[in-house]
Amino acid sequence: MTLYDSAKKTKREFIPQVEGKVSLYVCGPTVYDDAHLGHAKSALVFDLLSRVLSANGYEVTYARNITDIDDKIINKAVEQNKTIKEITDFYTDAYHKEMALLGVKRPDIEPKATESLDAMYALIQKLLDNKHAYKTDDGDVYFDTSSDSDYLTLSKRVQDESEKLQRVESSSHKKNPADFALWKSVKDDSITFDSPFGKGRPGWHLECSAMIEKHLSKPEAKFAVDIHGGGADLLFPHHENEAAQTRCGTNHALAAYWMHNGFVNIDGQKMSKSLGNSFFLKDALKIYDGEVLRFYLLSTHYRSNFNFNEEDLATAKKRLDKIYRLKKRLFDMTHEDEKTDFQEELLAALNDDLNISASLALIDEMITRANETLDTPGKHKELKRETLSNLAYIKKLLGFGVKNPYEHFQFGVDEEIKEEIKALIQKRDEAKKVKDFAASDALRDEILAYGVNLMDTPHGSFWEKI
RNA sequence: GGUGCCAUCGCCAAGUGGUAAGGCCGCAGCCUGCAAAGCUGCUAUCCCCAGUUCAAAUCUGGGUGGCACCUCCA
Repeated sequence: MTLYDSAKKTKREFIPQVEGKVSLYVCGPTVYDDAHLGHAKSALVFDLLSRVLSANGYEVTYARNITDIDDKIINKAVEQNKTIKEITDFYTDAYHKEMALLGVKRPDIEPKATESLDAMYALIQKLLDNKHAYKTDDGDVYFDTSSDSDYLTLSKRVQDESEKLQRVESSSHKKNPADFALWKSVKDDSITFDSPFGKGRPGWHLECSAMIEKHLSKPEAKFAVDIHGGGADLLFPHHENEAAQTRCGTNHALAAYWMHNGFVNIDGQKMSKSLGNSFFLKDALKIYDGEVLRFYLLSTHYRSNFNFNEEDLATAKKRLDKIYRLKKRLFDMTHEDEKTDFQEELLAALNDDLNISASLALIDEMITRANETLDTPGKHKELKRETLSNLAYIKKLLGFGVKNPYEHFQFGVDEEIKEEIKALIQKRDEAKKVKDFAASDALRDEILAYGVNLMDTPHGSFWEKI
């Protein structure tokens, strides 16, 4: 397969360090608030990547961290008079529940910063020993960017002189304005951690490097992980700094391939905390089925910026509906998984840097071909078998079509309403039996008023939520 | 200001040298008591200009217009 490597800014053949095995590390959430659509996008993109890697026969070790040490967490804990664990457990739990609704599989490893402090201390010490880090008078430990000749090679940034000057004034303890904190000393009574460097908190960038060393890397490997992923905004400074720490504090570079997913905008506007237009996942999930959101957020290439709006979401649902309608036509049939050309083509499309558009086009064409044949008289045993295999493959590889089709089409409808619709359909069936079409059509209008579609089939009348 | 990305049908969106995938919407038809669903058919020469080439949406140069990062952020 080929992947776009954002460090080399080109698409290239993916070759893991150890044949048949892939290590994947993705920057996960800082659990101080509810997850928004951007978190969902990132989790979905790398969920898809891990599925595609597995489908190619790789044994994947997927790690996504939980950042549970952070100033924002600490501030919130102080504000609400809670422990940081109370705060982080709450949002971690919410994150897991919401991701599950999106069909995002749990990574193999989910390291937490609080459980990786030893690895962080070890890395800081190594960097101090190597003279890649230094202590300041007030007890902070900084990474010395001037000691790393490869610094900024990942993000391809050029240090700006005027920028340098501005920042020198604001942080006089640093040798170089680009230097970043590995350990921040804290003198007051707020929440701190005891380290060999005194009381304080680890720097933001440190945990990823430390966790990767602890959980994924082999000392003799050239790269700590095969693939490192995260949101596009993390390229600088977060990933640049991570890469520097690992390069200077260990015997290897951080990642062989870097992957960054594009941003989610809302109605053309950047979504951000400061603009106050964050679309929280929990709110979206109240209105939309998690699988519809999954389909929608994955329907555009992972590197593009994504413009979230309800109109496109509705279009995405219609496209997902097509999978479910075909599923419905084959409902209750069993099958043995078998390989088909379609499956091969689908995987080939995804192997091209996760070309989701080509994949969805293949799926739509497969659906149309199947419907076309099913519309003609005959039993079509072979086609049905193949189609069921194809649908199962789509479910496994992309996570689309995971539910019972009747559930899918009745998302968000109360049991009470369902009963009312059922009663109206029964009345209408009776009217139809005696060919009282005026009454039948009037009843249909009543049913449609519930915001559903009604469809008459040889097996009875069915409804779908629009 | 620095760095980088993008510009394809009404909308969403693939395609990186050989003559424009797919979805939504729309129109016509088949099917249907009528619908819905499904199926069939129809709908773009790729922001502008110049260049390279037998051949360019796809390469080069110049415009124009969007956007992102450079500060915590997926």
